Amino acid sequence: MNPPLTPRARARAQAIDQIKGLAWEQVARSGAPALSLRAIARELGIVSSALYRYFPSREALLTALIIDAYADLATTLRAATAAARATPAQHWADVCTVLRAWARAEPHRFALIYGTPVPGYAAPVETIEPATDVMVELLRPATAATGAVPAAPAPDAALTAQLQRLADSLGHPLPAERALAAVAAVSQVFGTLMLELGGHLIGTFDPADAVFDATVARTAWMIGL
Amino acid sequence: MNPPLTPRARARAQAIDQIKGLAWEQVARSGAPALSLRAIARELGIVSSALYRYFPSREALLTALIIDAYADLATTLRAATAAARATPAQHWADVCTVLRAWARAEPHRFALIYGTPVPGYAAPVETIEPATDVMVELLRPATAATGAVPAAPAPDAALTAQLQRLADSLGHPLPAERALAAVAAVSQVFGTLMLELGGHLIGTFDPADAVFDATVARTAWMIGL
DNA sequence: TGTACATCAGTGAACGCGCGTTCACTGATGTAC
DNA sequence: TGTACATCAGTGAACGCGCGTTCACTGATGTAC
Repeated sequence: MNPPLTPRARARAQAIDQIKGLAWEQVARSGAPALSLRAIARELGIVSSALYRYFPSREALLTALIIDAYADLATTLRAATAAARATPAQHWADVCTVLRAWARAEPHRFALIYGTPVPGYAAPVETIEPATDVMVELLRPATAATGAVPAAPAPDAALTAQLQRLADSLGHPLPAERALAAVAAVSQVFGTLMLELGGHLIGTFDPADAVFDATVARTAWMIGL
Repeated sequence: MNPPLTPRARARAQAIDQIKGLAWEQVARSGAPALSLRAIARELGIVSSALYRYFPSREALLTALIIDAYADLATTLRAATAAARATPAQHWADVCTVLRAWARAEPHRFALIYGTPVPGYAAPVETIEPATDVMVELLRPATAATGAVPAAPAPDAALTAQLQRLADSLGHPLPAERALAAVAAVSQVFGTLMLELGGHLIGTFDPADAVFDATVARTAWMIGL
């Protein structure tokens, strides 16, 4: 991955990893708004101004964490879809299950990328690509679906155009009806997951495993898997 | 609503309203984590310790804001479903549209109740009832649905039991299939809305009106409206 | 191989802020007899 | 109706924290000739 690395460059890379690691622990423990450069420096046994050798600002560190989170999620999802000899239906179930497990394992990490934007922080352009990668992985099983899509209300012209562009960017021919079903499926999975993580299913669907499983089954049917 | 109010009690109520009003402006501007008692006192032209006459802590003020937000949303939704002579399908569309408008008008207010929990803040029991009221309003149109529910995969035994309890609490007989469809519909609407508010539809569904409308139509069909 | 210079990591002090919460207090407004 | 007392709003100072970022600096590690 990185060919000849000078000792200094290696040390630098290690330092960056250490900083990000501690930053992650903080985010996981207390959420993104509580991320503190001084606290990281303290845990690192270093003076706080030294961090500016590695990140020009707190915001830059946050951006790095966000990009890493997207990348990690995309990789995790890719591993699910790459599993050999699984049916598209199985892929969809795997993707959903993996997404939920990933989110529940580190809710603050999930919140960092899909939760409420951190006040005063505007996601920079560098985060778009990794975010898109995740969406591509989530939509991939639908592109392989071959079954019939239930006869739901059809998208109008404006939406059909948007769906067409989305299908093009996925590099798979995908009729608008199926594309819409796929988007609806992803939305529904996210919605169920976010309601669960927000505690809005407590007392009604508690534990939420059964609703989630049903959501996976229903969405698979919607997509035509 | 409040029968004979002594002048002092009236002044007190006004003060509380003023505090909550300023707190709201802050939340709307910078999000809940940035809510600051000192800033409120400053804007109110009062010393910060004086606020403790009205709220025992910052957390208590946050709780009051959350309860008000739920109550306001429930009221707004109720107004939608109460409109005379509308069909259940129209009610559903209204509820969805109103929810989205309410969320987009004040994203931070929406985030306060449905977004990432504020770090270090645990929602107290008093918030459960107003939160439930909102869910009841969202599910109400489904209880009036009479059309056929598309033949999606059926819920298993565990989920059917949970759905039965939910239907009982709604005070309407509601077969498990329709109840599940209703929950799935609400999840999907929330999912689409949260993805939109999080900026995850930018570049793909931009503006998001068309997807949202399609979501409303699809979910109406799902519920059997 | 040895020396001069440049790069870079980390220091330490400071700037200029912010915050929630407690506590003893003054002075006005209400209440009971 | 008038007086004594209790309630309550708001003050002002303090405690004990926190934070991001800048700046001139030392001293070690690398690089070029």
